[in-house]
Amino acid sequence: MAVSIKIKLSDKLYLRDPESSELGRSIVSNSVKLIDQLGFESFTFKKLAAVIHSTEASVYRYFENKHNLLVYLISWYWAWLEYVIDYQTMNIHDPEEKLKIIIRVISESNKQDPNFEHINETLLHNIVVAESSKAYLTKLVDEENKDGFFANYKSLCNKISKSILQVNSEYPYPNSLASNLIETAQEQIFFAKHLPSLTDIKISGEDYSTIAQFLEHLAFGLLKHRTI
Amino acid sequence: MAVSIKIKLSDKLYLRDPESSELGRSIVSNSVKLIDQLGFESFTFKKLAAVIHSTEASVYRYFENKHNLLVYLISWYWAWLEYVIDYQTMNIHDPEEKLKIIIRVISESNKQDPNFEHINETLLHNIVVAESSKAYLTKLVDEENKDGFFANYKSLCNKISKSILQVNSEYPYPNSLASNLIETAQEQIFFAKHLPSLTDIKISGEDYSTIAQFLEHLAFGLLKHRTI
DNA sequence: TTTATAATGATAGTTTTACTACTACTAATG
DNA sequence: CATTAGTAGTAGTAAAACTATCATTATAAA
Repeated sequence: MAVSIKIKLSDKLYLRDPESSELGRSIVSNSVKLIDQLGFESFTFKKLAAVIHSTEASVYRYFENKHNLLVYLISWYWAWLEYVIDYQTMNIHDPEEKLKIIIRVISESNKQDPNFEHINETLLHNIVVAESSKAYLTKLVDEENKDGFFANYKSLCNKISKSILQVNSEYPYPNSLASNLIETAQEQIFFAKHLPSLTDIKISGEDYSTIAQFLEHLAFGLLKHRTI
Repeated sequence: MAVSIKIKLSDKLYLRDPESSELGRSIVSNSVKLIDQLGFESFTFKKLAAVIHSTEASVYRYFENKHNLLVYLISWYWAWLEYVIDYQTMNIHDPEEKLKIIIRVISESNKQDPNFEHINETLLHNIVVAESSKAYLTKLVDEENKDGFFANYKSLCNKISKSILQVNSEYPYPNSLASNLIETAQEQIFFAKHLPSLTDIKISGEDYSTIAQFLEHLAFGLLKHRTI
């Protein structure tokens, strides 16, 4: 492998950098699998330790608690999305086309990326759909926010917001629309899978293009609309 | 009090109907206060029992676990919202005006309702903002859905969806837009309060009219738009 | 190569959470 | 007056969420 790409996250998210050792990478890699399998509530460090043939205490040396591990994983996903967006929109100068690519990336990024061997992006995407809002829906949001826990999410949102303004510089809600696009993607996927009467979108298999269609309709409907 | 209005929820949500006794109402009433104070994760039946001067075992006679209690409270809120919508849109025949009223209700329903003395709607609204998605973001969604845990949410969504179609019968995403309006209301309130860089909306005090404005922009922008 | 140091493993312990079981009392109903 | 539904009280368990200690092993610096 000629080039190695690493996603570096704020050191507030962990006690010891999990990218710095074999055990650390194993923790990250296997927690993705286990949280996807069990759901975040039933996931414990003890169960994780059993899977990686290590001990609870060792896991605690990397992450203060399972909540912080979740924030780490979700942050990794947002950082990765931003990297994919940068890569895919390189040399794209048409603002509308760029926003369409962004929408496709945030809707359909559930494909394995060979640049990151130890993380299964498909499973991580499932986790993002089902658990990502739990990262910030906590009584400690404000403190965690000060510690930079949500920096990657905010950075991604900011990037989308800028792209929105490139399509329509007069648009009054660029940040709200950006965060709404990200959140709506996860919600509508979840509804389509589990509470289908709450959505009109149908998902077949791993193909999320119908989500991208809806988000396009949402974004461009608002950005280009003329009131009747 | 001449007329007593009661919100009746599916009996799958509880073991014993909390509306049927003083202790039951005390459980509901005080759990609203305590979850608002502590956040759902730190809330326990033991702490609740201490507040209501009862025992853990007694609380467990009403609700199987704290998750089911949360689902009960959130369902109560959605049922109440539907009741408020019906009340406020009675005799309103203009579809657009009706949808505007609905949007106002889902954005700004954080005012105490004298019809329900034992529930503090302001605090319950805070809980809806911070915890409502945890009601369905669980590994057991599908089973709980079969048991009717989300019936009130779906019913509310369906009502909004119908109202959307009355404004524009050709609109292709009435259900997705309906669920999106509800979810977006909570998200944008939370972001405005805790992660302001993710939104353009400012909230001052208990006045959520700026949220209603954004949702109106969203709904009518999509329902009445003409592509340039 | 030795030596210091950092990382991990193994073991054990604490407190809290999330329950369950059992007994007994009390208030309403028939 | 007897029955029983509802509630309180007590006690207990299993698991979760940590923390502490010490021995061992890998690594890197002297």
